[in-house]
Amino acid sequence: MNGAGKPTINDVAAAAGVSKKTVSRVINKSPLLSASTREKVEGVIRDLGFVPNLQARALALRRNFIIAAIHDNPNAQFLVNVQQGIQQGIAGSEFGLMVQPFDRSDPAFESEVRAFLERQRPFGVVLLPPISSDEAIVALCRETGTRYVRMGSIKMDEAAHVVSSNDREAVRDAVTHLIGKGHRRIALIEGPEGFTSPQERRAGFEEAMAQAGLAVDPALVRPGSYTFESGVAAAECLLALAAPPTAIFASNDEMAIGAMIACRRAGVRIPEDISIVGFDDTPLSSHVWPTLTTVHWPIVDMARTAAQKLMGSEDAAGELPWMFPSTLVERGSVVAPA
Amino acid sequence: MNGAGKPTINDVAAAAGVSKKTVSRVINKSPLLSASTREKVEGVIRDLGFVPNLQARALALRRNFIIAAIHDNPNAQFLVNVQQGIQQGIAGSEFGLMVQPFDRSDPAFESEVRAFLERQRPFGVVLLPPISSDEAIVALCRETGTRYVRMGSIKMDEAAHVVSSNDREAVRDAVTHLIGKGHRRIALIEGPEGFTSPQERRAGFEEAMAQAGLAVDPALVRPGSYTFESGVAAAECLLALAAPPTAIFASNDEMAIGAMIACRRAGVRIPEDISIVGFDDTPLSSHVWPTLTTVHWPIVDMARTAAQKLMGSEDAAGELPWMFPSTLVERGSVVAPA
DNA sequence: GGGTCTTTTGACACCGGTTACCTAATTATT
DNA sequence: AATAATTAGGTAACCGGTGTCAAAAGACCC
Repeated sequence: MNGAGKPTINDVAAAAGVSKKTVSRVINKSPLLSASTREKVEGVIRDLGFVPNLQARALALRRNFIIAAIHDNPNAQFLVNVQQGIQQGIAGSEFGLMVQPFDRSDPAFESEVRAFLERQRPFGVVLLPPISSDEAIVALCRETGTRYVRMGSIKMDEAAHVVSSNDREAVRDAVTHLIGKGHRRIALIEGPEGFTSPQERRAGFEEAMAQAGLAVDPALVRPGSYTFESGVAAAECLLALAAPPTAIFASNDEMAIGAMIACRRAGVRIPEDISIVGFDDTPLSSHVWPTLTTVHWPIVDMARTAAQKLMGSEDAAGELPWMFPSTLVERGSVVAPA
Repeated sequence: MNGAGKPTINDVAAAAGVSKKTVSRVINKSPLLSASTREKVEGVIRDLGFVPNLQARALALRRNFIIAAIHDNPNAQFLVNVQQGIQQGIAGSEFGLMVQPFDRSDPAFESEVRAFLERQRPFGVVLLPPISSDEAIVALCRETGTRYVRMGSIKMDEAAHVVSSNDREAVRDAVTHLIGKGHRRIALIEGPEGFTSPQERRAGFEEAMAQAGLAVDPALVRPGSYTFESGVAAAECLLALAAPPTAIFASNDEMAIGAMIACRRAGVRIPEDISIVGFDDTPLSSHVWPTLTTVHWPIVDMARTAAQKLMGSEDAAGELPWMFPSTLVERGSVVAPA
């Protein structure tokens, strides 16, 4: 023990009467060690309360033990779910989770990301949508030798680098569910333009309508931006139509709840007068009244797997699933039209 | 350049024709260097795109560049706000933010925290409530030599180790506001027992009532747990009373919104029949209808300052503010009683 | 009992920086 | 002009681990 401070590998080696390399072998569970030596060293490690210094290991191994989640300030619940999933994935390992937000609208966006990767040199990064579909950032990861996994709604890379959900099919199922209940005038509140997941959700909507032989009325497709306010605004437009819809599919829960509020303000009852379906299955969706029928988005599972893909070998990562099914959760906001 | 990989301090030294120590001095902005040497070395650093290896620095300096936020899975919005504040605080520095959740109900809680601190050895930790009031964890920080800042609602340590809000006064103001509007039968929905912030909020409620010479009717004080559901349940009880309250103060927004839902289900109009005040000023509070009058909780500012306290010297930390005022935000859920 | 093949272990350099200490050069002092 | 005081910069050891490679210790065989 070097006077004060934590014991180091040298202290352990001295106390156990072996070389530090041997202690290193014990730490790393090297197979070429006699059982007796291993036990002896393990005993000393326990007695001294030795914990290997990750910084030193990082330097020697030329890799650290940091998984970084890189995001563009998404919805709080989404971000927390991703963090929770990653934490589940790294639980029991030596890895730690670093979280780093960026502003994609900042002209320095790319150089900021580069600076982060070069400075912290995380072992791997989880790219949250919509950054996950930014090829420039992916190129940056490759260039800096950073392992990465992209979270998204379609497969946009090799399986080892992707975890995604089948939003399109899930939305198709959800809208088909509405059609099955007897709805014909079904509105869509879209997500922000230029991103993958809203596009997929829209495609699912259109596929369901087409499958049922229903035309998509352009008046019933309203833009949105995944925010509560945009849900309110979209629903207000829809309710003002001469022939308002009998059901609304909102591309996320937040907009769905915005739509619910707009309906309530307008005196339109849910679900009697209008059915509403959301997407995400945030806690909020079971907190509103009536509870929101929505599509469960398996973010936690996706994030957990993303972390596992980063920690394992490239081959192992390819073996892990990259597709996670989103499934409809029926609650109280959908009934047959009057 | 060692073949491949990033350039190291040795590469820079060789290219600039100086010793690595001189390069180190440039990196660390040491004052004892001639301007000409400095410029020469800086030029080489730029040309080579040299970025110092944080792992190596961490090892040599015996300290790393990680601020960890330690929490017990609080509300998503709160957690994200704290993260945002810390990110603001460390912006432009070499520090990174690591986020680590723990489960206080797990019997291994303390040893888990210890393992984290010993393994990652973060330079400093921000303790989120309610962990921030756990003296065992604080003791652990001291023992492991980890700098810490506690987020809370009262000063529970030296100024250098605390950022807090004056919940008590803010609640007193909020309830006095209700009284000023003419309310007399005011209900309180409490937060979970055994934590500091709910206690403070309750104290503020009682102080306001006492100042106005009003008695606190025990029937109008309902327990809660900061969750939406507990807000619903509490409000249901209150509305079922023979003499229901004309106003409700809920100890956080989530419960306030639960209470709003319960009122709506019961056919009680807000704010005509009952006024409601929350606490936190989450985005949600302006997303409901009517918008929620609530107390703004300056979490982002607190977290930013917490990070600054951790990064600076102990003395500098003591100079930074430790108290951040919570203030009432008047929105649409309060009017005079009928 | 000596030689050969394995298995176990250690010596030493190295990862990329920093600190402590020292030397050489420059400037100030007398 | 000689000496002291500053300043600029270099040398070598070290932070706490890991990789390489060779030596030491057993196991096995004749």
